[in-house]
Amino acid sequence: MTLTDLRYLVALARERHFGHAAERCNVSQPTLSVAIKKLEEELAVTLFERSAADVKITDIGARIVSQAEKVLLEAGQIKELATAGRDPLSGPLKLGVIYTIGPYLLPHLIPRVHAAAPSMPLLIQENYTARLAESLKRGDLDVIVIALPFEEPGIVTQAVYDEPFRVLLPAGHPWEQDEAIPASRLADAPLLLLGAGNCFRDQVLEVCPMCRPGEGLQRTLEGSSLETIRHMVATGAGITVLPSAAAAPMSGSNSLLAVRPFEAPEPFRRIALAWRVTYPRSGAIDVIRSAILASPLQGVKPINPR
Amino acid sequence: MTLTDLRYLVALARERHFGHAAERCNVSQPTLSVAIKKLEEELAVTLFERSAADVKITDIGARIVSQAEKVLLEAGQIKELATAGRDPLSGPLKLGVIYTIGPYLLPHLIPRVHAAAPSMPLLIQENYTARLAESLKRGDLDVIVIALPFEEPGIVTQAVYDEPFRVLLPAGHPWEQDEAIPASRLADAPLLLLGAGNCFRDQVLEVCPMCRPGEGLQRTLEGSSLETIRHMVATGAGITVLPSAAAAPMSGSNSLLAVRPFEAPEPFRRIALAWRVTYPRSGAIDVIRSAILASPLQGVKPINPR
DNA sequence: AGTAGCGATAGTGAATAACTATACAACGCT
DNA sequence: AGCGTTGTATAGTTATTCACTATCGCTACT
Repeated sequence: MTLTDLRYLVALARERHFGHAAERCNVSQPTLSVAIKKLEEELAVTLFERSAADVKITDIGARIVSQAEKVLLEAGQIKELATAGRDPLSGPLKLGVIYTIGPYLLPHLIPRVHAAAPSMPLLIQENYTARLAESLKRGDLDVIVIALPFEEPGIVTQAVYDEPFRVLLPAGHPWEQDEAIPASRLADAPLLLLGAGNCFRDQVLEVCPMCRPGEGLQRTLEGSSLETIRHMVATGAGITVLPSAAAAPMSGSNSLLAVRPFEAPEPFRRIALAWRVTYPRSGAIDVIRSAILASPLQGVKPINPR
Repeated sequence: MTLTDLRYLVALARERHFGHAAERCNVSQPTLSVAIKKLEEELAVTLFERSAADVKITDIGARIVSQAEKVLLEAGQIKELATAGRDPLSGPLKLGVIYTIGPYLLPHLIPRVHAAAPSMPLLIQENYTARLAESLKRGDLDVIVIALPFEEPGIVTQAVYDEPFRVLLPAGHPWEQDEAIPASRLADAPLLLLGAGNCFRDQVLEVCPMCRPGEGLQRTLEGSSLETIRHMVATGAGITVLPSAAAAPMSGSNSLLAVRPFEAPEPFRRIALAWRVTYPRSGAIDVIRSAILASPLQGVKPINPR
């Protein structure tokens, strides 16, 4: 049993297809096939049920795979430790960011991280909070940028900044006359919302408990992005609530849209970094944090580390 | 980096002596020496400070060693899991049973399986043959108890017993005078039948090709059970045909009902186990088969395996 | 200076892990 | 029903890796 064997095992469990798993491991299909067979013989258990239709993992196989993942994760930590021992700012950093932050943060973040730590390339993934948390725990990601609250065993978080919410209106909307909008007024508005899975959607619904998507004029845009919603607001399809960094136009000014703050107390979300407690490259995390705070994100309020 | 390398690393950290560490690993000193050097090159860190006097572990080396110990510990768990899982009679077995067998078989089967394989809990589902077949192929079930014929690609069957059909009459019915009932006599009887989807319904209709449900006095009871039909017969709503195990009263004798066999050749159904050809826990299947045959099912005739 | 102890290096042989080619099994399609 | 497609297993070959023996070089102690 070698670490390579375990990598093959995990790949096959994920892909449920010898050919695809082999490709993912950059080896030929027979290589992986033989390795799995060897493992099964060594352990004297059947790990997979092979049939023409598909590859099914056995009950005991599943338990062994999850243990193998643990081994590989711990083994990966050895490399991390070595890298950290050398220089925490050398070697790639796998960064995850939620969808509602990525497009506004990353264009600023990437050059700043590169300037501060030129030998630390960023491998970036955008996804939902739940998916990022999964990848973080599996070791597929090193650090993630998410919105609080976020509680996971074995994961530590550090708040970075607070980001107020804004109301986005089409130009000429009657509310444009007002300096600030009370949250309660959203109840009857034709509110455009992101699909389920986006944490920001839930946060908006918390601001406005009367807003029930799909019951009034509110509409849910499954699989959509804040940018799409911006465009829909511009065409008069409704109004929306955005985090302040997303409310500022991406490039140039957009005379079709108007942004208004909420009346105090302004609703906001708290954005944080999260990583495994065991993650050794704390210096790398500090660089990310500094780079985020140095990024010009409209309206956000930095939080000092404890 | 292999698990062997890590074993060498840990041994050296414990012994602080290449020769002794090598001996403990049952390899030569050069082998271990080269392996450590290779590891250091791969990780690009100095793990040990070698001096003539002794071998000192570096700061980063100590952290890596403790991580390596964790990896080896987790890897050892894989073997433990394999040993624990080698027994086909350990771990839950997902068993499916058709509706017209479950209530009569399971009360006998469950304690017998538990006695024969105490660490193999049964997860039981009752359903129609078609649904069971689906689940079996998907892997949601491991073994199913069904009536033959049953042909599915990738599925093997093994006949367990034959079960004759019986006629169930209300007490005092004129046929009660007869020793046995000819099948042809059912054509004009007010026959109560299970709903479509139940294989037993189709088998009864095969016995009596003249019986067309819903056309004569025959009545189909959608979504019903054999027990419901028993009660209806008892109240004089009609007569029915039951598999012999279901014809025997569930508990106590029921003086409102009479059971009569068919005239030879007695119609019967053949009950079988079915599982995926690839299913590895054949020992578990043997236990199920034995437990079924050890169950006191009225009137059934065991079939020896080929 | 000589010698004992210890780790590193060189060179060789065996084990193994990778590849390509191909066999074999099961389905689906015409 | 036959044939092509898809997917895994096997055979045979090659390259790499791992472990061995022999030996060198360094340091410290006598």
